[in-house]
Amino acid sequence: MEEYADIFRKYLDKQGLKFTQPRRYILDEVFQMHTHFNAEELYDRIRSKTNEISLATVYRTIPLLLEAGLVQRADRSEGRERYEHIFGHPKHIHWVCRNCGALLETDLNTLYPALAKQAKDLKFKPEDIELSVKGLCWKCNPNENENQSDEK
Amino acid sequence: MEEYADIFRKYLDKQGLKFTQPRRYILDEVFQMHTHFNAEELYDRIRSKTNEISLATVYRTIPLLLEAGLVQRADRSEGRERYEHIFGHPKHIHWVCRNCGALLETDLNTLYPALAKQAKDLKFKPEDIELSVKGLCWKCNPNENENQSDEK
DNA sequence: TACTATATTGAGAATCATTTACAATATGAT
DNA sequence: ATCATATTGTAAATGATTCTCAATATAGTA
Repeated sequence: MEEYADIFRKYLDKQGLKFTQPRRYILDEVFQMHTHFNAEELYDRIRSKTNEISLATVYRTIPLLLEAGLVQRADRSEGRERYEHIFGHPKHIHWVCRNCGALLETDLNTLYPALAKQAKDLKFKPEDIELSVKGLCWKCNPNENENQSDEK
Repeated sequence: MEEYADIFRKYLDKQGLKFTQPRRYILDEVFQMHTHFNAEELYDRIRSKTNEISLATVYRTIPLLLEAGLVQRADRSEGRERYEHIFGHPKHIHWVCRNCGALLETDLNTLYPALAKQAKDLKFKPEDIELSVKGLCWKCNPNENENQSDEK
């Protein structure tokens, strides 16, 4: 069985909640997608496979997946919150180009040591890290030309 | 004159926009606040000083301040977007306790080297960094007791 | 397996932050 | 001072997200 289902089931149990059919559909779809998604996209994709789902339930389930640590908020796009699954998908840094919208992802690991030290100093127990860098990707960056027409 | 006003004015000029009275009020208030704020809080604070402002204008001006690099999105709280001014306020890491809501801030500097290296590899020109860590602060962390009643 | 207490669901209505339309006004350049 | 254009306030519109409620599904227990 999928490990993520196991995690979700355990989370639900602990909260006295039930692992229902709609929640299964949502969970599976979330882990079949490897892109960012918003509530309605998720709903549409499930809807194309079955009728046993409603948008309200999708909205109700997302917070559970967040709490269970299976999904994280990715960003906000066109007025909608977007998410991505986490499990089996190590934390990464988002690099977003403000010009062409390109989205790159890199590993967060090299930053852990420095972060861990700060966490220790603060006596803070980290559970979730969100790091995004906005700027210009190599295509949109007037390369090496530091001092002119750097128009917005 | 305040440097931030200068920056805003230049930004507006470049875009063919005007530095109006309401925009001045908004700009000044943003830099008088040293906490996170949402659109309505900002509006209320300005409103307590003058009537020459409307909520719509606040909403219309925030994107300009973001574009001008004077303000950055901080987080989303109670269904509202929250922002903070940037200028003269070095980038920092947000540590948010998921239990009591405490918000700590630390310096981002120690992470720069690792980030800069990745940026170089990607040929990405960073302009804006947003790093937030969610977890438990020392008050809410059942210290050193890893395996019991870790109730939500 | 049937029963039961309780959590969950779908549908649609309700919320409420954010945007927008539009007529009146302010701004900056000439 | 004049002008072309950007901006504003007001009120209405939009649209994502949440909530209400009656009907249903779930998991534990007998």
